[in-house]
Amino acid sequence: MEERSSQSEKSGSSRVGDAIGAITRHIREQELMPGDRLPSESRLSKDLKVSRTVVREAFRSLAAMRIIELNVGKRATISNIDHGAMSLIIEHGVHTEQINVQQIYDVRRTIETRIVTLAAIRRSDEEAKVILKLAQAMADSATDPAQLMEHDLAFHTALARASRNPVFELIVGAFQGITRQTWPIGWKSRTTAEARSTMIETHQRIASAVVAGDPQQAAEAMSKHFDESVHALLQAGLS
Amino acid sequence: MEERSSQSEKSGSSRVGDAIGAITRHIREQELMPGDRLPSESRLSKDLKVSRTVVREAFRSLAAMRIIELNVGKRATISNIDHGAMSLIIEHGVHTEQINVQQIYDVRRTIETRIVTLAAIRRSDEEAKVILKLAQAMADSATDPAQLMEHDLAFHTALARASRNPVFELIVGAFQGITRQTWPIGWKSRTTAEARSTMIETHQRIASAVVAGDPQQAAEAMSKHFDESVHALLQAGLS
DNA sequence: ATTCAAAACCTGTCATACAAGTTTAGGGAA
DNA sequence: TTCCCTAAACTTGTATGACAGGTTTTGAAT
Repeated sequence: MEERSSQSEKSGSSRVGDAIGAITRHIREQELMPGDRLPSESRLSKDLKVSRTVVREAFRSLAAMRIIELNVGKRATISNIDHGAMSLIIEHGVHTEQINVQQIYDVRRTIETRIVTLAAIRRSDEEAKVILKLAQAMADSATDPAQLMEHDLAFHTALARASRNPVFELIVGAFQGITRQTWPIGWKSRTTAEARSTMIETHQRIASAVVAGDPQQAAEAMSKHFDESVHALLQAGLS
Repeated sequence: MEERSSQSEKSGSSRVGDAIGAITRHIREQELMPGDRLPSESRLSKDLKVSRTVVREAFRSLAAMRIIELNVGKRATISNIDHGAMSLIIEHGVHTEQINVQQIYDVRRTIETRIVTLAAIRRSDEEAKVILKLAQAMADSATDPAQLMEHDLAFHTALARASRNPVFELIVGAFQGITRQTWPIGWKSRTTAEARSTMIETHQRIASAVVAGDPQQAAEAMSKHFDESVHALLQAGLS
């Protein structure tokens, strides 16, 4: 009954690390799907021959990565994929100066250019409607930065979803946290009314192209959007 | 001395969630950098007026995301960004059938085409040497799949590093876990000697282009690499 | 078969204890 | 003084027990 594999952290043996491995293995072997319940803490504690403390810390670790979900009174359940953890990881990277905002924008441009290309091809009519509505909502809240930002984020998320690739959606979501913190800087650096309305119009051009099912034009408009954004951030002296 | 913000999980109040928030805030306010030490568990336990259990679970959560690092006897320290958590998240998505392998390859193609473009422009001579050496190592281990795979992974990682954008490196790393599980499938589906040597030659073409500083050709070769890989996986009936 | 309340179960948090690893402080040697 | 080493002080990892709320299951009465 040895527990040799560690797979998790350093190399050494750690009860919690082993527990994480065992629980992960259990999920795979039982082919648990989102919503399915895991054994209780005491059950696992007995099976793995460790204290409940260890099982709880293992659960917390998995919950932090949004692999499982914890609720009081209920057993832990398998989660749907979620960008929450990735968002925090990216934010940490930026705050510790291991990543700068320009680098994030380069990745976003790369990803999102591909996203609109796919979205233009694959979007459903329903998705098209949502995308168009969000672009309009941006135009309507031109004087309310906080609201404008939320519509902007929702717009990019809607595009990612329309790409029909959950990994793109995950990555776009991962940048939301840090974007929320830097977006106002880019907005403030657009001092003229022209620059501001150009930004909104660009979003409308993207929306139109996706709705029209024109991948080329959608990609081009998205690229232009990022040119503007990067320019605005540089203007503001960001990184 | 209220602790109102929760920022972490659901919406409700959770001692652990609040602790995660408080610790994260502490890191930002004190502008802690990788390697810097956090207060001890008992210290935080006193400051936040919660039990050590709660602090420990909060620490575990942050450690799971590789935001901090835990070591016995030592205080927790701020981590360098690391793809470990993202790797597990992606693996979870695939195992629960929320993501399929083709979708991952589409994202990888998008990302890695951009990566080689940047690498061709920015690679240092040192990085060029490593990339070339890894491509050669792949050719040399053509008969040893396990080793070939490791060289392959190292090759893509080296390219990502040469792009000089840590976010690209992070994302490429995030796919390593699941790639390690699917790579053998792609390899086995290349049944002819031709298909196998073509795969290795393509990597050498990529390396040459990056070393030569030719972004166009590098991107083209990488694109071809993914055409082949996706073809091989489809052949194997993967998703 | 249905309903409902009690019993059984489950998670969140706290307190305490102790082994084992690390850091620090202080004293002694050079 | 400076350097080195050891003992004390501190820290983390794990276990155990307790109890307040939640949630699910059971079983009896309708």
